[in-house]
Amino acid sequence: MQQKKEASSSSSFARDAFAGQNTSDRPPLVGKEIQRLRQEHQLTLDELASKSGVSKSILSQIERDHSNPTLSTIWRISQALKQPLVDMLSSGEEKPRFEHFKVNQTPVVSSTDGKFVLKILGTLGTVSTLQWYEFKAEEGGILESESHGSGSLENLTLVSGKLLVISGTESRELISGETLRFLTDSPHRLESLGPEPAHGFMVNLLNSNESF
Amino acid sequence: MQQKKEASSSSSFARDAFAGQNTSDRPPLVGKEIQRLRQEHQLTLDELASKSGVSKSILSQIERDHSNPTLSTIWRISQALKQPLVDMLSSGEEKPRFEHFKVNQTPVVSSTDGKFVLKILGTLGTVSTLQWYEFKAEEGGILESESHGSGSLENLTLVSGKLLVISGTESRELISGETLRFLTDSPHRLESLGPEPAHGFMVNLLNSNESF
DNA sequence: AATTTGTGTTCAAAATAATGAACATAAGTT
DNA sequence: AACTTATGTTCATTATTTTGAACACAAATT
Repeated sequence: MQQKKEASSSSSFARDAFAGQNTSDRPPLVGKEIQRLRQEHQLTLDELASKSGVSKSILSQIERDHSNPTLSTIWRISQALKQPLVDMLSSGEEKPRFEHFKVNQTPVVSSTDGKFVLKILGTLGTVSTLQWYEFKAEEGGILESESHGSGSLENLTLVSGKLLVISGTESRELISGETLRFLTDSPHRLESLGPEPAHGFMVNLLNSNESF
Repeated sequence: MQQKKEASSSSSFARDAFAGQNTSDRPPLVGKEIQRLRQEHQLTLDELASKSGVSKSILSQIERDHSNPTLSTIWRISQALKQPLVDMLSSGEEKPRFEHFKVNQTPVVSSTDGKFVLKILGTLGTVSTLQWYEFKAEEGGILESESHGSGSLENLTLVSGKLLVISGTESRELISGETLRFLTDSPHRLESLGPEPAHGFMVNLLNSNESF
């Protein structure tokens, strides 16, 4: 009788209220992403239901954003799909785009004592979700940075010299030819240990999820 | 009467079942993190309740992990605390802080004649939308590449040497210290002009549009 | 064409998350 | 000490998610 009158009995969630796109004033709509992942894994609702322990009926509703899932429900689904929970939630967000083709004239930043020099080679996106640099630091040169926001990653490759990296409470020593990738969601610090100047390359991935 | 018998009437969530730490077989426990953030913002439960629109009673239970919050509830809390939703969820999870690639662990690709050597320093994402390299090429070394797909960009920075870049019908000559950004939606070619070896970095942004 | 099988949707009932008011406790005032 | 504030917890009720079974629909099989 009521084939088209979806969600007739229960939940009035999302139906009209959440009709629009998820900009940043509504909870993320995970439905489409979950459906995409399920289909990618070649699973039917029944199969995902038994894998995840979540009933197929609620799966159906969640995929169509007719339900407001519980944390544990989302988590069980993410486990079954072998997808980090966090990724499913941020999937609907705007990804970095390729818009700016301008060549910028390599601005240079250096520490107050001039011992640590950063050449900004490139940035991507209006919010600068990606930046890369070349750096040169003579012995004792130090670069101190605040947190770049949670989820941010710094990737260092040392071409020559020796570099001490401290992030949070941990630290590592990098030698020529090595690459280090670390989280920069807390203040961190680079120090050239010398004796020869440290020279390398740095790629920073900033967290692009602003609204979540 | 029942001061100590918490959650007497409702929810039997988490109490015994979820007693342990969140390793990776349980949904993330967001309670402590939410509490930490609330206190960091100097807010009382009442204040956070009115800011977020979530009742203070459920806030109290969530902070103690006595409730299994709804996606929209977590989201409203995250908004009020100006904290990306994803961060609140991943806070309890142990993330590897450092990834340290030793010299011999860095993958290397070289041209058939061995004159052009590419060290793959990093990639981002399962689809590899971003890759960066260090390259060294002695005089005459050539790197030929097919199109990386429309919208893809290559960013070259030359540390030393001289490099000829040909993309489509155009070409440029790069000298030490210069940076070049160009489209790689057609076959392209790098050639070290010598006499000293070309040394530099390359950042590739691949277009992730899957629509074909 | 009728049957079976596979897949997703909807229904009524059960489970539980969310709410607002009442309560407990501690700290500060008079 | 008694009174007031401030803060967090618990209670009873309401609202909503979740479940399992029944249902609709389409595709494949007999």
